[in-house]
Amino acid sequence: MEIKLVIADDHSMIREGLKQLLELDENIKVVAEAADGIEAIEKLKDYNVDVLLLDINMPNMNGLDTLMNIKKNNIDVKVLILTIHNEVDYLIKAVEIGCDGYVLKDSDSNLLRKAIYTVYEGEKFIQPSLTPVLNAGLASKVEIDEKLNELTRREVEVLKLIAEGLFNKEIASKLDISERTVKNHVSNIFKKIDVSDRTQAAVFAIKNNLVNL
Amino acid sequence: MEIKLVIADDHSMIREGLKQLLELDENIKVVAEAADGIEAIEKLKDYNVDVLLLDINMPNMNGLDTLMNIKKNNIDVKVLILTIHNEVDYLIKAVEIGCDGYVLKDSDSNLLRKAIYTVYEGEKFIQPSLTPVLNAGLASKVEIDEKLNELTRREVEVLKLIAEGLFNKEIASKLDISERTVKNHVSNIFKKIDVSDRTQAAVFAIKNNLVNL
DNA sequence: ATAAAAATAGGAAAAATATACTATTAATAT
DNA sequence: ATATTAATAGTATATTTTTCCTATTTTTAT
Repeated sequence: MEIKLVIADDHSMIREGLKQLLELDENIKVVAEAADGIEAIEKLKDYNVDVLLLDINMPNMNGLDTLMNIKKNNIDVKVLILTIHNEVDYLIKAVEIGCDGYVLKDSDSNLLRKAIYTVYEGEKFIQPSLTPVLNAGLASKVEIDEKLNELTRREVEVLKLIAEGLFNKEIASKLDISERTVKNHVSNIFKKIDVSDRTQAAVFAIKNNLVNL
Repeated sequence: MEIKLVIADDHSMIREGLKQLLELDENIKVVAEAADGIEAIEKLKDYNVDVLLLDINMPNMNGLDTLMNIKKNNIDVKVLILTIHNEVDYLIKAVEIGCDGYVLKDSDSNLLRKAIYTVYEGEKFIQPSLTPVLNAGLASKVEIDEKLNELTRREVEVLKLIAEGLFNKEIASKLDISERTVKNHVSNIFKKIDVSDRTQAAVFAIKNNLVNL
């Protein structure tokens, strides 16, 4: 048995380290490396790859977009997400898109090897410590998503400007609409995301990455 | 020549990978590993260590606190920070405390080896791509620090509550003081941190980690 | 083409915020 | 001890925000 692996991670040091580490296992062969998602997909075309070890944070094309691309184009490869992010959001997204495995860099190399073997054999492997998080997280995640989805495009626009600390008057002039309209939007936003003033709204916006600090 | 190294990083996979990678160089010997700062300091006592490869994000005792501890106790070891954080804040703090080197995990293994050799020989090594950032960052950093230092203890308390979305009335009752007093604090805060309303103040507080989201 | 949703705008009133002062009492520092 | 800073509380006023309405026009979807 030889498992052909591609490692996609923008940190070359981590790529090299992982390669050294994994090739201690004689069944695993790292056939290529990639520093971003675009490179990763190229490598998948060039080689007959069994498992793609995919980091999430990468330039040009991140891991989740890469995964989506792979699924969309029906590329035949098992995708094992390997990331530092223990935030639920990423895990949920990755599972929704259809990754075969999800392992934290945090865990030891035995777990990683086990994950590689498991997905190679066609089964799913989610980091055991994360499965409860996955379930628990889904609830609140869905709740927030529902709130965000209720917001119209314009309302999101206004919310972002609130989070930048603009007055209603300033928002009005920026969007070239009446202050009355802004006030309406603001009130509607508050109701939809269930807050009682603009400061809480700003915090909500920041928390949910509507604005980059 | 043999450089005795300790690797401190909470991700065992990264520790193992780095060890495999660095020991390809016959001059480098990894004598111990540590999963947090406390372990790292123990290892420094147990072995005669030349260079400590120190990650920043670790449980129990993080890298910067560890570095501070090492300096305070005059432990004779070169400290090379190896982290993913390319945020200026960490770099500045690490340099201020007195690290010998600062390298991103992002960079390739040759740079890391060069850094290890350099600090081993008693010179400083800052990731070249970061030196302009270090200089540029210092200015705005100092500015923000000055603002934060102007704030009194009570004002910081009030600012945090603002960032949690509380009304003045709520802050007053929470701190058991008059609403008038809160208003005074609020106005003074605005002047000191140079914002014109509470939403901007909340954003400032979040940006500077006064509150955890 | 037509119904539904989104964006626009306004009236009116209550609530909260923000600014500019003065002033007294604690706490801290030299 | 004593000067300074921090924390407290107040008066007064202007501004902004927030809520509860109605209503028209524009977009979007079926």
